[in-house]
Amino acid sequence: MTAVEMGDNLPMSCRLSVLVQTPAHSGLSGPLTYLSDEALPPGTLVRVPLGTRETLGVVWDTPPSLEPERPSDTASLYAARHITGPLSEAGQLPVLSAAWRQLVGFAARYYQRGLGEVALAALPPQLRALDGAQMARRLAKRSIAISKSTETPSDASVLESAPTSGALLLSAEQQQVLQTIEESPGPFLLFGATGSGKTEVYLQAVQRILELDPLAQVLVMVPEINLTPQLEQRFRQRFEPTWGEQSVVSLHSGMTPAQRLKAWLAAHTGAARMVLGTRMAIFASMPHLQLIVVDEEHDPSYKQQEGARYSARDLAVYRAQNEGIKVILGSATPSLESWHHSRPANEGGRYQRLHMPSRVGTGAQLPTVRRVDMGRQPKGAVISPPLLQAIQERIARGEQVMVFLNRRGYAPVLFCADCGWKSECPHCSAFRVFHKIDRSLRCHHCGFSQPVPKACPDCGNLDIASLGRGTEKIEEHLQALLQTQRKPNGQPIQMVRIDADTTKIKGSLEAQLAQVHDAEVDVLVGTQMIAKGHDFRRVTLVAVVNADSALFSSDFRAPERLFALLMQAGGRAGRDAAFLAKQGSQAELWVQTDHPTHPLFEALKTHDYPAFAEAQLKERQEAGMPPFTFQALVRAEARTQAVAQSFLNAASAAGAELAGAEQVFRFSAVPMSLQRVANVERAQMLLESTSRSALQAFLTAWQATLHSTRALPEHKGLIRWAVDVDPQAI
DNA sequence: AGCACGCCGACT
DNA sequence: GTCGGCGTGCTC
Repeated sequence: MTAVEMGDNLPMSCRLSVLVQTPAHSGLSGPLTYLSDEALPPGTLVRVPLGTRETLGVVWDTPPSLEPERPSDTASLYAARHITGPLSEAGQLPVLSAAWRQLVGFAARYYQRGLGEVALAALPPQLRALDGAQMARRLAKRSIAISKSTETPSDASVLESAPTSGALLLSAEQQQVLQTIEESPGPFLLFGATGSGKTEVYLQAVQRILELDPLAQVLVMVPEINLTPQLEQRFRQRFEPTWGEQSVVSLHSGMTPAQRLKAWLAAHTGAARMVLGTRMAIFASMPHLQLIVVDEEHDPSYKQQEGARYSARDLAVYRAQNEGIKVILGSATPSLESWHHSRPANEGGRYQRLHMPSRVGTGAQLPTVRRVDMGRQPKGAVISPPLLQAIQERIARGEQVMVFLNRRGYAPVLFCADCGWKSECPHCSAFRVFHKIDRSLRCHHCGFSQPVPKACPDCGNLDIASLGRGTEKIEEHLQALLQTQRKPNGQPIQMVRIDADTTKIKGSLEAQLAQVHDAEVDVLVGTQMIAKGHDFRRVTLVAVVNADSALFSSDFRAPERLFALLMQAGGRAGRDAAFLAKQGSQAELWVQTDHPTHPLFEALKTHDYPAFAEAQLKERQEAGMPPFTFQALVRAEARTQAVAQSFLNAASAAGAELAGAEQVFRFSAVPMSLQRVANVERAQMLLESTSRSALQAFLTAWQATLHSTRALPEHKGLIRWAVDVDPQAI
């Protein structure tokens, strides 16, 4: 069907549905209607006028009507404007595929955000800044580069050179797992102990896909930017000799806009065979995607914490299913959701669980877990005597020690013993943390920072004390305790602290860790930042100074996270079996706790994730919590707590008759655990249902109610609200 | 979200 | 007299 010829002399034009960046709060959440001389196919990138500015848009689905625009048409309140034009000439830039558009559509629907918001956020920001001419220049430059690079390995040579160099010999377990991945449809949950060789399984699974199909693309996701350089290195070493230098690209928020655009274009045009990235990479346009790998699938950073709060891991499963491809979720401590989904199929499981219990490499073993009962240690001890002794012994033998504490700064709060003054932040309902290094009181929530007062601001008492401890204090404390300690070569020991404060000052985490490698560091003190990824060959002892805060947290996911963190931290010890053997040493994970008999530590002692998961799932089922129920959270921000809460409660009451409402339990609004941040009051309301679809239906219908409730005069002071589907922390 | 328009304080 | 503060309101 072609555009209909008009009887009058208007230029021939048709209507296009176009997504633009429009916020969720405005009424404009759907596609806008524009006019165009040519009928551009869905997925075309276009430049469109919007208000006074020109912006990037994506042609979406079927135009609202193929009828040409009539000046008398009153169907729309607005007169449709004419698009500026496509971002690139036809054929120069492929359109965004139907599968990509379905992914965006699903994410917008499921996470209750505007289509335009999700679609435009899924594209590299730099794309918005390019006009047609700039785009043309860029594409021309690219096509030259590509034609050059693809000359080197012809398709024939690719097939002949397989198997690719560098592939490691697989254990029987790894071979079995790879074979299952090849033969079954998935999705797969690869449950593999730390050091069981999951990465090699990913590499070879990827390799098989790429060898099978000369166009095939693969997406590999990692939780944090910190982990990409290492993994990127490994993928490049393995694959670039065969598939060329363009074959592996990264995609994460640490890249410059120009780098991101380049990588995105490589993926979008099919030039990149592998995309390696953080959660944002789930939206990468990959026309020939054949496999998705989600490494450390349990990691909380897969959940976006602002804007559209999507779970990249869950979207990976959707995307794979929607595109008929395989997805591998890998972890040594899977999320309870994924673990539950991978129960036997006859019990309702939807994922296939693949188990790799053994560490690869001769003699490699999981660390011995030692619990220190802090109740039986000298009162107020920070590093207990037995732990200190163990640390000293390790250093004396030339081994390395890692000490974890999940709190940066020196002390979490200062207080005055005379009048009870505490270092509260004037803008937030939180204490400001004492940072001894620059003698500042810093709010970790709004950033407000002041010099430490010389005397109590309330009563003038000169004796202000610090309460609790952070990484700075532990570092100082350990320095003092180990002052006379010598390494085997007689030198004094070297200690390094790594946390958000030090990485901010001294550059990237990667650079600091490299320094640790070079500097013969003996003791590394840090937050969980150092628990992930990096291998220090000589680390044989890992200590967690205070593990208890998570045990009795109001957040029901705290134990799950603690267990994962402890397993991960423990995994840092004894990575090098040969070194352990040479030393005649044993890898150890030390945990200081007031509750040594807590079931979590019992399970940790035997590295028994399945037992821990079983117990947790039983508790969750009895308490009616995820994954047995489905949750959503509405958060509201306002000048006053009362307005934030009354808005939520009013919207809840007004939604009583909506679709799904009778199956969705709506709790009362409560202040958020951090009630005030930067002088804004925050409240939240939990919604719960045993039916995911009922919850979805309700949320979708409720959007309009939330909008109209907000418009009421009694909710004047409301700043914003947002829905968080499948919230991670409550 | 941007980016306008719109009505009140200190400066070339 | 203007430059500019950020409070409301609109964008096919």
